[in-house]
Amino acid sequence: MHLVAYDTRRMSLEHAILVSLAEQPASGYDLTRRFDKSIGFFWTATHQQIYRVLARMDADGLITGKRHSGGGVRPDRTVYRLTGAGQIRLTEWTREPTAETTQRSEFAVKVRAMPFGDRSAIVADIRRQRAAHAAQLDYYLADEQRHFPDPARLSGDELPVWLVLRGGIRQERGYVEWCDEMLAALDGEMTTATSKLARSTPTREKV
Amino acid sequence: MHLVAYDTRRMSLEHAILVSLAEQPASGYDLTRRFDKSIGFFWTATHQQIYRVLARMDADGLITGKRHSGGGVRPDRTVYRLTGAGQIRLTEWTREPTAETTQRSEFAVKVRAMPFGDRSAIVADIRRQRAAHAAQLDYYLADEQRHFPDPARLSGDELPVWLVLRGGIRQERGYVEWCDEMLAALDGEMTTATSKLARSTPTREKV
DNA sequence: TTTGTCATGTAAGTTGTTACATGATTGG
DNA sequence: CCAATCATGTAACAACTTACATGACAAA
Repeated sequence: MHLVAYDTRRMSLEHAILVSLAEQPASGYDLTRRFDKSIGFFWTATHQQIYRVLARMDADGLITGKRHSGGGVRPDRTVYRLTGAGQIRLTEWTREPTAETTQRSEFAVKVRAMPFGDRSAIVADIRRQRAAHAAQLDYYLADEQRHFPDPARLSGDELPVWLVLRGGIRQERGYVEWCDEMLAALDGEMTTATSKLARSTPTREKV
Repeated sequence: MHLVAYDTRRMSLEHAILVSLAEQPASGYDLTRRFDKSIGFFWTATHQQIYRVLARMDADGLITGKRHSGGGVRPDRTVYRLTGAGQIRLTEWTREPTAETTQRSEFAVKVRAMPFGDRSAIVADIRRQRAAHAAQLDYYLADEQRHFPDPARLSGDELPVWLVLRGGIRQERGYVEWCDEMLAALDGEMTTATSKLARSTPTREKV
């Protein structure tokens, strides 16, 4: 137990794990998969990081692990759940105002590098970014269709999940539109002619 | 000189510094102030980080520093500029496709924590976030008015700066709208009665 | 007199990434 | 047989943050 005064400004992965375990107890492996989707769209983590933080949270008494035998068939797994202290910690955290953090964007820095680098390569990169974010937007929209067909009637537990998804949808849509704006401006600048406007319909569907 | 094969997947601060020094030579202190605004809206760094990376880049031959005496009045300062190798490195980097990175959002995680924490505190936090992002949006819009009154006639050097600013404007506007959507949904859920709709017009905003 | 700006740094810690490792089982 | 999945870990490093330090000068 190393209970120096709890610093709320860090340990965001710990908070994400607290939320995820509050939703449903899980093993490190389970959490790793959750961080590949769902909550992972807003906070990523590798399994190495997750196991390290789980060990610390266990030592701090925020969670408890229970070993489940794999029955000889599968490897043993340790399923963690929140302790009372963990629930308190989670509630306390929700009472803290969230710090403003700059959204770092290497891509934005690269766009600014245009006068000093390879212009056409950067334009190609913008198209690549657009495609990737359009795909992610499609994914989110399909997810919304499947899980939240009637947003007006969501329960208190479901509503926040939907709202976060809405944020993802807005973000991806904004990103795609930004790319289109850049391509239009750069196209217009290069050709001076009719701008072949990038199609604004997302390309990929499904899942 | 530690010239192991250059790993393009990291060292984003190095790239941001390359861009900033390409725009204009600067001391560590100058860069620190630039990272408080302008390029700093898309990549932040503290002075400790900057001095450390400057030292490494100098050792790697990407930049050279020239000591300027403060004339007894001010402290000496070391002004850095790109070397030929630095310019090449910068150009090479612009040829790399930018990796997709998840935009981490502690705030989104906190919204999802609503069923397990202090609901009204989180609603207050949403309002706080909205205010902060509305203020940032105002700042960007004012910046656009001042520096880019006629976007149609931008030079090749100015255009990318404006495009990045456009991205910032879109992002902040999207964030504000998302907060409004959440507040409307949560308001409606709590009162069941006439929803006192959160004003969907940004408060201090022109345009 | 105290605060703020200029200008640069050291030290120590936390967080995040990458590479590597183990060992069993299931599906093609 | 080979690849993928399940499940957990160690080691090393890179990136980022926070605290602390120095010393001059200018303005309140």
